[in-house]
Amino acid sequence: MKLTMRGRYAVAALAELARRGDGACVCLADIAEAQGLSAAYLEQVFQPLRSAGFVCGARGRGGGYTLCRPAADIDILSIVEAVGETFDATACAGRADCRDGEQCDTHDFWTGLSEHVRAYLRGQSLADIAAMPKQSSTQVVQFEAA
Amino acid sequence: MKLTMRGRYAVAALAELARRGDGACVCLADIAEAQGLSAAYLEQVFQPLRSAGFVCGARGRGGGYTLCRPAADIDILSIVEAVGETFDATACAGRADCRDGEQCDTHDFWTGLSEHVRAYLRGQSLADIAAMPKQSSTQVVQFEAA
DNA sequence: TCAAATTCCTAGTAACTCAGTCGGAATATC
DNA sequence: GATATTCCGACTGAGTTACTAGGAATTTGA
Repeated sequence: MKLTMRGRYAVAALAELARRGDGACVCLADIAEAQGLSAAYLEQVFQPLRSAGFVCGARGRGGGYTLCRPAADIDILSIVEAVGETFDATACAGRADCRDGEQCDTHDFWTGLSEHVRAYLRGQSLADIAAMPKQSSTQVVQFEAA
Repeated sequence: MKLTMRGRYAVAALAELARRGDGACVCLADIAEAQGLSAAYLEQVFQPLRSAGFVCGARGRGGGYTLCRPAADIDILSIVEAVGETFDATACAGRADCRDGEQCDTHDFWTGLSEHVRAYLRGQSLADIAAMPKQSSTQVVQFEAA
């Protein structure tokens, strides 16, 4: 049970890609700038996303990354799991051997929490995230300046 | 969003205490042995639990820890939060300033996840956990030996 | 043909966190 | 007074995180 910047980077970047429309090819630098992320780190995060078949990369000038599947068919759980986040609350990675090879007394409880979280993330699609009202920085700046 | 051994120790130990009945005074060594935990580490975990008023400690021979409130009135969220676990999925600790002092595009999504998790943990009481079927190690051993 | 832009790949690293251990003081009981 | 316990603080080795750096491969455009 752990969510780090890797998972947040992955979701933010793929949502940005989804927002650009189907088949849009966007280079890492643009995605990173649009979302305020480190491009070099984002690059690392994209490798497993490519291996898992979420995006395909095009090298060379004019290259970039494209979503390989419709955003509505991609759930958030599979994204964050693809980059290594687990959302398993047990101490034994679900193997039920945390207590001298046996199951500890709280195992079932933590398993329940894990499933609760995973079900929530499984129920949210990338299209849902992309459709969320985008924070407009200019509006906020004007508001604060007024 | 992070669950570590601290939180698991706290829940396991308080559940053990609850299982011993109202007003039971149990020393750390016994709790640790019953749950298969490190007594020295458990001691550290009990300090914030005492400060937060979940347990009171009695020093000296025959001393130990007692639940200060009925197990049914203690929810799991408050336990794990008392020992420092956060269950906040945002990168900005909920301050909505992760993006140059402003809110990032995925902030609302991660806030939603946080609330989902917290609501789940808030809905489970220590009495619920204590009432869960306890793993009987002898039974399992017999089963595996058969 | 060549320079520029991009992905792809590997290695390194400073800072931090975790899961404890250790030693000792204070306090209560037998 | 010996023993058992909580209370308190310091320390530590191992691992993780969030990057950065550098360069090879590849594609495009002038």
